[in-house]
Amino acid sequence: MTIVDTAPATDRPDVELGILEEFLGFYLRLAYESAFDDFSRELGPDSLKPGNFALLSIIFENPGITQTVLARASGRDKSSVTAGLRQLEDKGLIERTRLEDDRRSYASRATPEGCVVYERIAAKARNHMRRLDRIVGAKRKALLMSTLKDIVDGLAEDGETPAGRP
Amino acid sequence: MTIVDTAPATDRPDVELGILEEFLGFYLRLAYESAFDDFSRELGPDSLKPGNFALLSIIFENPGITQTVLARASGRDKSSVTAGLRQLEDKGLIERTRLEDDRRSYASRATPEGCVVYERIAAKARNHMRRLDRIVGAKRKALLMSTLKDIVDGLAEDGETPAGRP
DNA sequence: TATTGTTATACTCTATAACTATA
DNA sequence: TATAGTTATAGAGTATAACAATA
Repeated sequence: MTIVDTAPATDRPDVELGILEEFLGFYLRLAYESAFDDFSRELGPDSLKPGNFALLSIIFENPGITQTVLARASGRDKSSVTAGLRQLEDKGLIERTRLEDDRRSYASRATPEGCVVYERIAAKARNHMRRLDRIVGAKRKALLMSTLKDIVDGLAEDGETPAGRP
Repeated sequence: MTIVDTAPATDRPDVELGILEEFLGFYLRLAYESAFDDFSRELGPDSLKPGNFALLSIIFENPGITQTVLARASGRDKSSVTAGLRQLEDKGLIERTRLEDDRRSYASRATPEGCVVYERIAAKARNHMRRLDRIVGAKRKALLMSTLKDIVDGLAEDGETPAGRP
């Protein structure tokens, strides 16, 4: 991303934003991109992409997780997860084993190297988070997180409702 | 987008998210996508894309705006703006005229039809916003907006700082 | 029949770099 | 030399649909 000749739309009183001014999605997009870029810079060019870091993080925390569950947890389609896992596997960070009791499924686990890499990246993630915390502050952050979660749940399509929920 | 077999990651106590749990960017992404999808659904398949709606909105509010300024205001590169404007022009919603005093620049304006279409879409945008307001509430929304703006400004790269600012 | 994961494919959104025409 | 806008191109990130293996 890394735009060079644009500016935060946030700070241009000379341009009238109209309805956009109170359009949450617009600022959600800008904030998401800012956070994404900042984290990408922190990770560096040869590291994991943020999306794959999310996968590795969930696998690390849930050894043996299957891909369908992983897709749900990460908010991605299973086909996208397949692609991400391949990349993690190619780097030797995870390994997959077939489940004996259901041979359609694969259990994903972080390899020893994957754990090391994960910890290293998690440290960078914490740098990124500290930067955000300094901007947002603890109180606002908690409120922000819960508000974002409410938006995700509140706007969910019917089809997006998980199987096990009313 | 419109994922069918995933669920809000927000509501899965059975999956441990680890560091992701407090990772703002992760929820920023989910919330952004939810809002984007909701607005896209509201607009319908043959209407404008959210990104082009943002352009039209800014043009509508700032008749005669040039593309470089538009790029800054919308947070996009000028090449992306060029593509978006072409689509709006092809639909007859905007028109561009060369500036007499600087013949490198073009002034963009909404056509009469563009104004009509804009108002129609703006009404849909308000439906979308009402839905969000119902979820978030007025108080939290104000706080959310200002927090998002602070994130955008606070994380801005040096290169992203607008020319006219310290 | 239904589900897990894979594949092939395509789409959206966006930026970079090189270019032109003006300044 | 510098700037406004265009073009060609590429890349990230993602989904859909059809499919094979398994349940």
